[in-house]
Amino acid sequence: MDETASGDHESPHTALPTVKSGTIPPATASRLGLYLRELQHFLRGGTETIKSNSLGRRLGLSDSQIRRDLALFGEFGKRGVGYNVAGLVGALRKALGTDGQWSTVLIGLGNLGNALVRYRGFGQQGFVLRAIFEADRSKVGLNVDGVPIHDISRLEELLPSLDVQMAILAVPADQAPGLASRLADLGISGILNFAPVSLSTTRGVATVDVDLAVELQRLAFAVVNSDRSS
Amino acid sequence: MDETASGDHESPHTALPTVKSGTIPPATASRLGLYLRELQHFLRGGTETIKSNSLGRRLGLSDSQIRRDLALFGEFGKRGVGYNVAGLVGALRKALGTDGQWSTVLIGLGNLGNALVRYRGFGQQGFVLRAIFEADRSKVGLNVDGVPIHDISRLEELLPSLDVQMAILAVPADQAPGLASRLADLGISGILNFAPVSLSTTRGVATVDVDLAVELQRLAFAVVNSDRSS
DNA sequence: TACTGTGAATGAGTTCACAGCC
DNA sequence: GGCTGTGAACTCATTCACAGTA
Repeated sequence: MDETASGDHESPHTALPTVKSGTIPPATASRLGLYLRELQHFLRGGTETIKSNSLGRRLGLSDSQIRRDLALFGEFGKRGVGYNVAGLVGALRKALGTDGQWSTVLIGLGNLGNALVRYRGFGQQGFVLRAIFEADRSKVGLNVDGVPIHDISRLEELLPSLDVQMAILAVPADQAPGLASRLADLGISGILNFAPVSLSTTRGVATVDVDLAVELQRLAFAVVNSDRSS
Repeated sequence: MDETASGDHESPHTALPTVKSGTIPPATASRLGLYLRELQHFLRGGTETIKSNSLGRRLGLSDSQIRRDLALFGEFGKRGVGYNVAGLVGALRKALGTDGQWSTVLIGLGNLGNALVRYRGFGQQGFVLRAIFEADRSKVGLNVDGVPIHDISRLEELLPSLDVQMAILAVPADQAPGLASRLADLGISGILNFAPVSLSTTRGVATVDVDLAVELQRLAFAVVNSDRSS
């Protein structure tokens, strides 16, 4: 897996007990977003209940695994019937911390940064882009879809007043660790990193690394090691 | 984790035994790309050997885990010294199937597709983009960095002669499953999917799903659950 | 009847701790 | 001396199988 997390900043969200008891195991946590995505799909379609079996089939997971995971929120499943879709969507958003909104900045408006600004999926889950920081002076002062582009050198000057919790880093690998550390010093809570370098060692901030080349290598491995008996 | 794999097509690569004995466990396999990335970094810098400890620190992993993983290739580590960087790079590329080249097509030239075409990381790891397929007629006939853009309706007509093994899918969620199934029928071996839907259930092809919104939700979860004692 | 919830069993992955070798 | 390689212990995750309940 291509991600790690650590950090110590408080969020604007009140983390009331969404879970039956104790904490959510990491393996389950990494699947919550997938469950939420599928359940929102059913919610839009007007489906009121969903069975562990059909959810599992859509995601390529076993029904018992789905039940084990969802039982942590235990109150949305009815024996003989299935799970209440709307209730689970609410519980998952709360557990993930994506009830409410997160203010976000994008650092780096290259190819990938440009695509990310326009990506609709982020806004839909409550992530609001407040500003873009970029080194290329010819872009500074412009805006993308109404989001202003600032000079990266003004990060320390401007970030505090923007009141953001998350940063999306889409800069070259050699600049990523330095920027991550500046963002951590500014009190950012989380960084979604697309640079091909691990930021998990940055202190005081939660990080998730997404390396597109690594994902493609995983695919190559899966192809080379694919089992001829499927 | 946001990916799955399955499939049954042969690749152009000869999978000679790169590993000491048996197969590579999935958990280790998912880290090989990260190891390769870091080792290539040291190789470019002229470092000849690397210790499990320093590699671990760069990736946020324990030294014993690194040793366990790399011992599978057992012949590159020397006690008291460390691992031979160049040798390991070769072994990892072979194990991942990224020695040699993979011919690739991109399906969908929207925001994300555009960024992916220009992304340098793919070419560097031996993935060569042969063609782009897109539904928007105003783009068909043009090219991006010399790569031709074809009408998606001509997929069945044109793909066989392109001799590609991999497809990168960057289309809306509702179109992804249908396209995945067409690609599988055409004999594609692997699909890297960016649509927010699981393609792991597509038969006869290895798939890796990357859902950017899910990654951002993982980050939100990590922030909300970050331990105040770090 | 048809599903969920969950103890118990199994399996996978990680860490410990130290022997083995350079 | 300082590292790797690895048996053994441990922890975490998944699956099995069935009791419990709408």
